[in-house]
Amino acid sequence: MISPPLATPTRQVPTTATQYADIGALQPQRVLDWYAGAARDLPWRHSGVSAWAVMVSEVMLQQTPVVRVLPMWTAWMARWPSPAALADDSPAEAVRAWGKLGYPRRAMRLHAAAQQVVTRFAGNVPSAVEDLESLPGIGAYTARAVAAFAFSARTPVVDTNVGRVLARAVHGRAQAGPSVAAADRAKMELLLPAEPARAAVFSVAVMELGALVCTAAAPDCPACPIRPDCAWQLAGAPAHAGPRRRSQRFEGTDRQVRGLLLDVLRTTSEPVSIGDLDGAWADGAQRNRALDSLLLDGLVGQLTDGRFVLAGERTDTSPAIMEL
DNA sequence: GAAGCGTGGTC
DNA sequence: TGACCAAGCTT
Repeated sequence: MISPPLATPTRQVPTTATQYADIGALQPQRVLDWYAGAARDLPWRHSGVSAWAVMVSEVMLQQTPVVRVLPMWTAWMARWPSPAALADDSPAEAVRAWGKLGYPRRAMRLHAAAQQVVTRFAGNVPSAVEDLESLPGIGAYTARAVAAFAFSARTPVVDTNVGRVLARAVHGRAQAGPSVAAADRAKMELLLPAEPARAAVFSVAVMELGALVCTAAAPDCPACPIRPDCAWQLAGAPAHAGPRRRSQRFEGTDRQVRGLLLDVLRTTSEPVSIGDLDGAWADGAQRNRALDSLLLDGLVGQLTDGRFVLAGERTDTSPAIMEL
């Protein structure tokens, strides 16, 4: 198959063979034009949204679909419009308000991050990637996402969507390989438009392309703006060649038991006895193991009378929480 | 680098 | 229907 001659006069002139391959496959202008017409209207993308609001959205979106984040983000922004507001509340309330978003350690770390923003950065979410990465629960992706989307920093933002788009469009492979984020960031850096604000939009546009069109299971290639240049398409859309990813089971794991135990503690404002947790899971040994891990993670605290509460719960009628 | 960490939707 | 998947982080 021969790709058609390029009609766009704006194509950048590559200076090396490597750049030629990258630029040829993923032209920023085409992705930007597509994004202008296809982007979802998500509230954290609105102009004037605070860096804190962007940061909360990014943490909530870690491994969690947009449709489930939307109502939680709205509620969090109404209740805790600033890092100081969250820091002034208890970690237990953060975990409780996290509801069933999943990975509740994110709520605890977000609360800890808010406290550090207050103590280390005068209550202002920092704009430097290095400072952002120093906060609990903020890793390589989230730090760059906040820097780019809240502060218009010209920095490559690579998530699972971008990784998959690069794997297909640039490398001609069906899936992204494991642990290639650093290499993908280097590739994206070559592609970023020179103007920082435009670079940030390009990043979110590639993410959106991966989320809406270049999806994992069933990509909608006819709707793709870069289909004519996609290396995977030009190679005939070969199936994934490597080893199959280990699928993560959930039923019967400690993970499930932790979730059930936490659900009990989240639903009540009263301290809970070990007997009240018996009903959450029949296997006592596994229940105790899960409970221990929750205590170790700091998600659950134990009162001096032996009962359990969400960590950091403010219980003025109860004995002080024991330090683990 | 692999494993652990929630929850629910999809095909 | 069960395997896969969803804007990762930490150890």
